[in-house]
Amino acid sequence: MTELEKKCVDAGLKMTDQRRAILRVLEDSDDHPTVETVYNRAGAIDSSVSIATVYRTLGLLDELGLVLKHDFGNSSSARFEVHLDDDHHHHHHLVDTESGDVLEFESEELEALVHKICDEMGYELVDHVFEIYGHKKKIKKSA
Amino acid sequence: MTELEKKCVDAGLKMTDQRRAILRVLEDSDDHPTVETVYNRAGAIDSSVSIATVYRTLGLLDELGLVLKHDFGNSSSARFEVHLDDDHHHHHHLVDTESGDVLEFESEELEALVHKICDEMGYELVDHVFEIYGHKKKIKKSA
DNA sequence: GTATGTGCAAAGACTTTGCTTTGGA
DNA sequence: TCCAAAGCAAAGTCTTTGCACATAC
Repeated sequence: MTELEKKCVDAGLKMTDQRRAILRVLEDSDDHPTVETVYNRAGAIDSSVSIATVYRTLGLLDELGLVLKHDFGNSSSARFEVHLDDDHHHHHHLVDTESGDVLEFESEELEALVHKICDEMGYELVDHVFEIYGHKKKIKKSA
Repeated sequence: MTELEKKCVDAGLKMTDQRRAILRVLEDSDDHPTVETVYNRAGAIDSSVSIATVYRTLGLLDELGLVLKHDFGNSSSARFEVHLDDDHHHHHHLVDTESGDVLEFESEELEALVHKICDEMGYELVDHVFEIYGHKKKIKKSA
């Protein structure tokens, strides 16, 4: 049983074939798939998985904090990634505006700055979102 | 003629009563209104404004870079703010998770950090999104 | 006068939900 | 056994669009 499966069972969820397929897809994906993509990949494992179950399962996982849900600009549909350790929470995303790829990065400096800004404004930090949009540097030919 | 109106005319847009009402609402709002809110406020000025025109006008303004469109978490609908100067581009938002209010802030440090991170990853910066979610600090009674 | 803009209602995209059947523990 | 979970299709929410009429320039 994978770690994600175990956490689901611990949370009281019944382990169905459909859920197992969806969890496996999530664990095997490092590309922040959309619901549609999870649905397609899970369908390849177990063709009985319906899109409604994918939505419902991702919703549950989100509530349990076992996945992170993102709404990157230029895309109307939500994207997901597994979120097992709280340590891993503090990463952010660079979206390649040309390929659509999503890269992850971390920055201690950034985390410190977020806390500082929030504190200075008199607020307690609940969460923060940080997304960079860019494209790969082109090599410039020298003149 | 307001600055926003002028920029629209300069861009070749015809100035209709409906657009004037919508532009005025945007100029008078500092609370990042949703489409629905802009529609309601514009309707109070000119009851002939339809929601379709609000969507179309905000879409045009967005393309022209005259408004900024945001998708804050926990809210399914987009929110807008006027964006006249590029200087004003580099502000970010703190969303009060209790009241829903949106506060703006700027940080030179943050902008520098964004550039540094992007550069180190080998990317050219196109845009970035930074949102803080938090709630007002509560005064703690001393023990 | 003519192309652009508008309202209305229908259609789209994504997501949620009611109901009946299936199946895990 | 019994309640959670699944499939299916309908409904919901936000947004876009086709079409006929209106209007700015």
